[in-house]
Amino acid sequence: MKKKRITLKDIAKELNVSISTVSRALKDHPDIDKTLTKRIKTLAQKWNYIPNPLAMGLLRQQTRVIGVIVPDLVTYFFSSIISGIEEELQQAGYYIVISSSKESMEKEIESVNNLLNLRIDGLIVCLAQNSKSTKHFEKVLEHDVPLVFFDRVCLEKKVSTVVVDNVSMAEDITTHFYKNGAQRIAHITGPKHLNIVQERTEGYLKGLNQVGLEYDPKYLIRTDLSPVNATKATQKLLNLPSPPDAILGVNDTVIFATMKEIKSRGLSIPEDIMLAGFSDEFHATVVEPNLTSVAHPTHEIGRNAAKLILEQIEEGRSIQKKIILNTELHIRESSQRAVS
Amino acid sequence: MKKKRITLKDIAKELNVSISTVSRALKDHPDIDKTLTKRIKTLAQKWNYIPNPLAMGLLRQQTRVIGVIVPDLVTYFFSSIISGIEEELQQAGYYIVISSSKESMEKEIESVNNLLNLRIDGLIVCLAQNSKSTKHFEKVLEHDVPLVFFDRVCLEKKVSTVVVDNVSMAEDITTHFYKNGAQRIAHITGPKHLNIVQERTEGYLKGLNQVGLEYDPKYLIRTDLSPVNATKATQKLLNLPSPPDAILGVNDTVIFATMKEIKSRGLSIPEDIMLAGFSDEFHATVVEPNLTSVAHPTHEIGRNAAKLILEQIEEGRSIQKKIILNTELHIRESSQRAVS
DNA sequence: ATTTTACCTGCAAAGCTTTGCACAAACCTT
DNA sequence: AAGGTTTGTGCAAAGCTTTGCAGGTAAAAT
Repeated sequence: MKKKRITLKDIAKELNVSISTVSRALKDHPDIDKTLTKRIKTLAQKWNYIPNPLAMGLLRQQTRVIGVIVPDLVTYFFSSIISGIEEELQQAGYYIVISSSKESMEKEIESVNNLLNLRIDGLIVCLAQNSKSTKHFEKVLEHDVPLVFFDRVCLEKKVSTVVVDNVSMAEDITTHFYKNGAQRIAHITGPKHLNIVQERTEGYLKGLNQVGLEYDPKYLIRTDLSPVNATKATQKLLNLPSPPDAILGVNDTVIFATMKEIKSRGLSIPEDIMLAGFSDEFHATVVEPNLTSVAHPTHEIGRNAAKLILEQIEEGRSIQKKIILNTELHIRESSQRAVS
Repeated sequence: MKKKRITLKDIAKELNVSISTVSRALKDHPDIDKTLTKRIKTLAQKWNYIPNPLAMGLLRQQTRVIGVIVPDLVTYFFSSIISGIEEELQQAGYYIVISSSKESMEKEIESVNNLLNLRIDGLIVCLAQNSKSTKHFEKVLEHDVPLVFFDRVCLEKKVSTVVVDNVSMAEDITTHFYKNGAQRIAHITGPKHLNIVQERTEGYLKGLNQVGLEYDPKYLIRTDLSPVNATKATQKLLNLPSPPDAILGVNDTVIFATMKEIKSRGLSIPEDIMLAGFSDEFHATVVEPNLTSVAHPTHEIGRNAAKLILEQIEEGRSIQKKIILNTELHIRESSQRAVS
């Protein structure tokens, strides 16, 4: 009953020719008799012959599998990027194996090793929140496995990356807040070692500077990227003698927690406090008020990361490129106040 | 510079023994001299030897790769299930290759073929919305590849499935609506051939019957699962001479579209119309009012599907099991009305 | 001293494909 | 008719691992 996968050998035996002849015929090798070629091809078609990818992989030392490691699978930002990666790679005949680091460096290291052992042809990664070491990625490089980072990156000198211009976007939001009447603009930020965190903080400071507001350390709160700690950070801000009248979150997840906390205190958005976040999670347009956010071109991030990997595989050498994608500031209710 | 992956051959050459000796030593074969075994193991450790999975796969005729096909990657429901699958399979030393059917049967067929060609060891699937044919899955069965469906299923006689009790949940919601004062309960449903759609509709009818409301075909609108058509369906309902005072959506995606449409008409929820959905998307608690919804144990669905696959692989024969997981009805603002 | 046993180790095949090289037959040239 | 081409086909190795079987040596038994 079980349908055996048919091999060159099967075809060869049936037609009383050698395996090599079959192999050549199937790729239209000129040496093989045209009539024989046709017969072989017909049978191969009929029996639905597909070369065994394991054998091919062994021969060519490649698997046509690309590894993808993301901090988590369930937020829209990442799943949508994965969707973009998948689209591009599937078209090129590659498969993707996904692994979630759950924001933990340990799991990330484990995933890298697993995937390396699987002999992936390339690796696309968004760093886990607490990934401070880069050793595991240097190992990837040593093995000459093409590597691409997106969003949260490291080893920028050696590795290709796909990012967005966090600095200018954070700056834009900050000035936007000011134009809408904010005077005490706060920023809930994340772990210092992440590039996206640094850049957004830098943009925030630039923005303050541009509109002539003085930077007040009280209004810059560092936390991790979890909702729980975002809530705590918000409480700290709201408990200040003069609480902020605008808060920029390091991402939307943080801002959703902030929003809940603000609402629970009976304060109103944007009247009392304006809000804006990063990454434009799907529910930015679902919450009330709708959230102002920087929309990342998630699908494009994924596709570009995939393209970079493909390029490196084809070129055979490791090219170092940095692709900066445009984001859009989606201004919605949470940050628009009628300025008197 | 490039670090070659080291093989048994390398170790054998270095130690001047044969490949087979190395292979045996590494699995503590009693035939091999203990001292030699130790030396071999030490070197293997030092050189970080990992068996080539391609060679192993070729030998054992298995890849340790499980395919997963979902209608889309970006909704919380699916990404969260994938997360559960990943957790369980990774632990068992399997890799997952994910493919999105984008709700299209054509893409689904393509994915099945691709994965089959990759020689996956098992396949986990949630049917695409318009998957009416089951031929491609029968092909999977013919090849003796373990197969598991979750949520949207078919071929139930032959294939293991992981589902939830849609009938009773739809019934519960319907009676819940009634208890909260609803008299004209509508249901926006989906494509007829999907089991989840049939079951939820059945539950809806049962519910009506139970509370003594008569079924009115005007209040049962069939559409696909897209937000666009959900909006249209809602419009139809609201334009009725006597519009419904409660709407049960076939899932949350549909209900979000419904909610927007209702709000845009200045009607209020739950006062004018009560709402409830299925699957408890993450933003059910983010929208205002919070949405009443049937919470699927997504993570558990994923883990159970993975376990079923693992079981079939280990048993070597195809077992047919049906796992029904418990759901919880999360009653929130959108369906609670003070009954006078 | 010779046979038996025990103890190690290696050969080779299988799993599947590609490809350089050799070989054979048929054709053409002179 | 003999040597040279052309044309078509197969052998075998490589890529890496596992494992049945054979073979070798040294120690034990007779």
